[in-house]
Amino acid sequence: MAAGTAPPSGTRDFLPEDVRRREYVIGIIKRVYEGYGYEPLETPAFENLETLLGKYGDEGNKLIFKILRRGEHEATGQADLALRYDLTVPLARVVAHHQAKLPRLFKRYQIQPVWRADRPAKGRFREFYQCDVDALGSPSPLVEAELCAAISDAMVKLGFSDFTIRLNHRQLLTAVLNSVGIAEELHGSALVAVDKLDKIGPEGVGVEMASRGIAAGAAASLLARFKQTAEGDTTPFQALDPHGTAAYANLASILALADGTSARGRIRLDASLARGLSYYTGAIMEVNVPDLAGSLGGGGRYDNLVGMFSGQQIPACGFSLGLERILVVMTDRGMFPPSLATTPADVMVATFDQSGAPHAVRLAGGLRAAGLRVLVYPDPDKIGKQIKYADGRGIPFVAILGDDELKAGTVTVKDLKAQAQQTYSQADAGAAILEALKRRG
RNA sequence: GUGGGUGUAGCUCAGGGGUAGAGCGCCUGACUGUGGCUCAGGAAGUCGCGGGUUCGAGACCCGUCACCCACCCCA
Repeated sequence: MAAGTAPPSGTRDFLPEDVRRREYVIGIIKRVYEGYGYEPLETPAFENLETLLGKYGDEGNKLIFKILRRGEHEATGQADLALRYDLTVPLARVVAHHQAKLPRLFKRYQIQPVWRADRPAKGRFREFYQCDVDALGSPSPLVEAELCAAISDAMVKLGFSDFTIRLNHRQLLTAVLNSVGIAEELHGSALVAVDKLDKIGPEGVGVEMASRGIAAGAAASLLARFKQTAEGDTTPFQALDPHGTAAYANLASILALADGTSARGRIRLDASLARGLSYYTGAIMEVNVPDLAGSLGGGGRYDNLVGMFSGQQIPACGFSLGLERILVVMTDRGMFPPSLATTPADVMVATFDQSGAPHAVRLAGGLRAAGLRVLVYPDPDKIGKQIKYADGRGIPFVAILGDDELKAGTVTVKDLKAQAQQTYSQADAGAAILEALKRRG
């Protein structure tokens, strides 16, 4: 066994069947996004390191794939470039840079790979695709509502019926933490613990908070508030500081607007949702399905990010679906349509010896012109072996060009499934095969 | 980063100190212009890598690497 043929850990080769599945999912998502007026954008695989540093939080900084300086500076081991870590920060850079060329309200989608120096696990890779949608230039809660609607549409079109979109707000979270007396510098720690509420339960979160130095009293009253909200009681959100009150009102607007969209009934206010990225400033969202521990995607509002590049604040909000997370669940559940298990060609042209090759190539051209996908078998193998190859690939028809056919200007078309064959003039074969394919459906 | 599991033929895996195995796939033939079924034959492995124990190591011991699972964190 030759060593080292596997791709690097956390990356994958996509074989034809994989690519078809990926393109199927991407196609659905893209059409949904375009239905909301989002426009396509692509950005480079790598960015200047400074562009990315300091945008994702401490954890994120560590996971950035850095590219060493080249040339005479190589020996220093220093990095000046980095593979992009997400699609949001590059978007903010693009908007800051091309501001004059872009519309005041810029709605864009972007489906490209990103890289993280993470440890691979199920549904987690070091190279993976994100399917982002973002709207820049508007602070309106309508933006959040439509993002949730677009995500819901995409999920439904992919065949999901059991997803939920969790919704929370960074400033609401801050206000709640303040209200129970957790010091500002412990907010980050508290959020990490709170984020695990649905995973490890209130007792687990209590233990975790204690280990992070949060007073037992504050932890208890925080948990009590989350318990109330989980039961649908919104009183914990009433007596908050002005920021908290505004944040709660903002979420209420989003929910009200989303109620008139396909996201109706899918959104759940969840005060324990935290999310890792540090650039979020307002509403935060996450899509989940019950049978996957992590999320299928997430997003939120980041009104300060563009300003970090241009100095001019532009309100922005977006959502990102993780392509491989979706693929993992869809594969586990067998959600792909059977039509994806397709064949590379409708017909294969077989010949008996090298002298038949020019005729085979010419016949194939004619068949393609008739609208068929045609594979020409290139080697003068025994006819049985050629047919076996076609059958193994699921190619339904074999066009046989032997001495007899060449002499008569005909071609014998074998229908592998029907185990029948018929001879046509070379001019009529294409139409006959098309007809047979159509009959079959 | 922590804990556990697994590395043997292209693939899935058996073998737990004494000649390297099976199924599937692949190749050849029976069938010299016709696939699936059947039969006969064939190719294919430094048993992840390095060391150790032993007369003898896929097997036992130590180390190491890779992959998988669960944590951590995330899409």
